[in-house]
Amino acid sequence: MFVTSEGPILHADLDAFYASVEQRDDPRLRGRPVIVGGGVVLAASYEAKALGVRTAMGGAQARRLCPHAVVVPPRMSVYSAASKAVFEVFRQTTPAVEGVSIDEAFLDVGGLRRIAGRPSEIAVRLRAEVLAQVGLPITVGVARTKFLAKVASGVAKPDGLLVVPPDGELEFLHPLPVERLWGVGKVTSAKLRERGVRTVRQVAELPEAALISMLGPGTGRHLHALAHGRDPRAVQPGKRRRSIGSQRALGRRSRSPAELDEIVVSIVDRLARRLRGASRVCRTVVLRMRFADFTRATRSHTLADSTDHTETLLCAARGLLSAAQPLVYDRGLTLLGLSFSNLDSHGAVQLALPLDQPSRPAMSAEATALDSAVDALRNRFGAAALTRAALLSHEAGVEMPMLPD
DNA sequence: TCTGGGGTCCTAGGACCC
DNA sequence: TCTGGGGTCCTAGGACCC
Repeated sequence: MFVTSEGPILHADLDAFYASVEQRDDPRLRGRPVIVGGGVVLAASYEAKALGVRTAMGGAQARRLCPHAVVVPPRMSVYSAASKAVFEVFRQTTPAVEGVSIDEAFLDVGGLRRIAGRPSEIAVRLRAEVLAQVGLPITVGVARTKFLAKVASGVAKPDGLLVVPPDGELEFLHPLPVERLWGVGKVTSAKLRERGVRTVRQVAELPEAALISMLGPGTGRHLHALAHGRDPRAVQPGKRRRSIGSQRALGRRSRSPAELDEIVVSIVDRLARRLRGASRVCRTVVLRMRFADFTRATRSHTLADSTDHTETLLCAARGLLSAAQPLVYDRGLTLLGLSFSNLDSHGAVQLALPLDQPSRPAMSAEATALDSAVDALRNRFGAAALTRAALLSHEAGVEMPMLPD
């Protein structure tokens, strides 16, 4: 997928996405502080943010800061539908849309000038269309590069529009704190501040070699370029997911091997279904763990062939978990997750690919039939019932019977 | 305040190959 | 006996993002 980006680029970012969806769907929530999620804040409306509530904050602390907040449970499928509708509006604007996350995308509007007007006009229309068609506020940043467009939308939030003109880039960028640079998080920010570097201007004034010795070659070169307004990354409409994962927090209570196995079964089951739903296959299974002291560890296994078979993936996951048993019990497991990476296309999508792509793996017809049968059953009876049934049958050492067609 | 769930990319060492 | 240069793949960890 090659896109020559002439710029300008729009970065469109929905405001307090989950909370805005809740306010859209329930008029009583409008103008009030809204917190989505119970144990941990998944999203906070701007009314709640004004009182100090932040994403990922513990629920107890959030309620202390904001006792009058309305706390609502997340409705992921509604957010997902809203996201799809918003991306549809993006694609009505330009085919060159690169999704960043559920609520964020880059749009390359270079080449649209003749038919759609100036970038700022396109951005104004885009915001109006999202509001009219989906009912959600969205902020748009416009600039020559992805990075500047993203910084612009961040500065313009909420419900704003900011255009960074090509001749005003450094003027806009240099006064900002280093934390605005994409890729500067807690660790990098601390290293920079330790040396008195607080603004993007100060980063720009440092020689690249100094940044490299401070932060390593990768980050050093990256930040040096960004601080000078250089960002060659093009908008990539064809970008595909490189891994899928799922995890479960376990709390502090210690879990029996049987309980852990049940969690592994249900996660593998869900992920394998998502894999098949997306016509993808994976070759690497990664077990993710977090422990009572908040350290983490991963263990991975790469299969000889790509697959989307639940049984094959489950087998690999169980192998990883059993090899990690000493860690699990020494350090106290508090989170268990799996991710499938090394993704490949499979099925219909594969046919469109050139011949040098990895070929579709040989599939056992039996296993494929079993997985399809299970997917059908799940649609009828629900995932939880089925996972439970599979688990019981596994414990009892019997195979799940195949249903007649 | 004891901290979710979904991702991306980079680095570095070891195995293995030519 | 001492030993180059280059490449790929796998594993593990870490920083970062929303």
